[in-house]
Amino acid sequence: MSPRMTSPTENFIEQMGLMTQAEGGPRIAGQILGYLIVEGEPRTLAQMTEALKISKASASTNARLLELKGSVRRVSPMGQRQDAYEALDFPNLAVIRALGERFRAHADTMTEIGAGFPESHAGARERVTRFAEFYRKTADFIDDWTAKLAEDPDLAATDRDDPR
Amino acid sequence: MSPRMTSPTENFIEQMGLMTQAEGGPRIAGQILGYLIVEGEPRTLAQMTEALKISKASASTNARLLELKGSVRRVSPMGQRQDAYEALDFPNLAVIRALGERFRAHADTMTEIGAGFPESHAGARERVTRFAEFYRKTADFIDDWTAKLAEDPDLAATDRDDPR
DNA sequence: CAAACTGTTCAATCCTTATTGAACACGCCG
DNA sequence: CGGCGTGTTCAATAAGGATTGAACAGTTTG
Repeated sequence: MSPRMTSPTENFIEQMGLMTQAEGGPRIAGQILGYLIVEGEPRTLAQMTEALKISKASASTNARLLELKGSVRRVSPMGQRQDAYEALDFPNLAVIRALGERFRAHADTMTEIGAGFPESHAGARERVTRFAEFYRKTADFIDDWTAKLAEDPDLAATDRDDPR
Repeated sequence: MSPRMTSPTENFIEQMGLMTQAEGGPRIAGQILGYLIVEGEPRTLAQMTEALKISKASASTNARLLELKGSVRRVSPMGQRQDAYEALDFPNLAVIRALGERFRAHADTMTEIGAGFPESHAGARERVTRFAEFYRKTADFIDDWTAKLAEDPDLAATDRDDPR
């Protein structure tokens, strides 16, 4: 029975894939991000396909997706023909930012719909509006958080003297 | 060309479904929640199947899912044979709470994996750990927010004199 | 007790999205 | 120019979940 020993690296990459999937994204995107985090230096698409056993198409598509979401950046040193990608310092910051934006969008549409309820449905309008405001406030809150992180990245790092 | 006039109610319910789907949940769960928010009072499974044109199975399953997630509560007044559900005051509070819990779970697994990296991969370990800590801090932040909301629900309501 | 009613479970179906293989486009090199 | 290396696009396939219909279990009613 094949020992199926999984190294920390393999384990991390696998979990990154599952986690990303749990959050509604493509599994492979998470795996690529995990791979880049472990490696710590730029890696080419070819290296990804090799390391993760995925198709060229997936590597290309998902790497660009990560770049779009802001978790990863494309680098291309002179004299290097292949595209390479590397993980940003705080790849998950982008995820949180996107979350806030999504919530704000939800708040906007809900607010608009709420305003459409006629006086005869004042109760429903009230409840819908309240619902929308909740999302807006949460979006504001998340924005504060990401802004704080952006200006003081150490907040997100492990700190020895927890200043709680 | 059928006028396809959509009332605010229909529109709201539809958008709730799409929004929920966008967040990775079942569309019907969102629709049910939307329906209950608009109605403002308990509604039975039969009423849901009728109003939303969904199967009995979906109504049952998704209503219980919402209950489990804490967006909705089951009520059964005496002399009432059917189960009924009603939306809680701040249904989306549960969503945010769940988000925080999920992030904390992510943080835990990542931290554990990070600890498994040997000294020879100190760099990778550092990066993985940092990644985990980011999620943990974010989870803490979200917990603070939900706690604040729980003790002072008006925060989530529309306020006329924005105390920003 | 039998019939009617209600909620749950579960296997089958449907739908959406992720993933892939193959064709394509572009640039470089000989 | 003609071939090679590389990244992207796109139609087709695969995979994963949501949704449903039908069977089931439990309760109430007459």
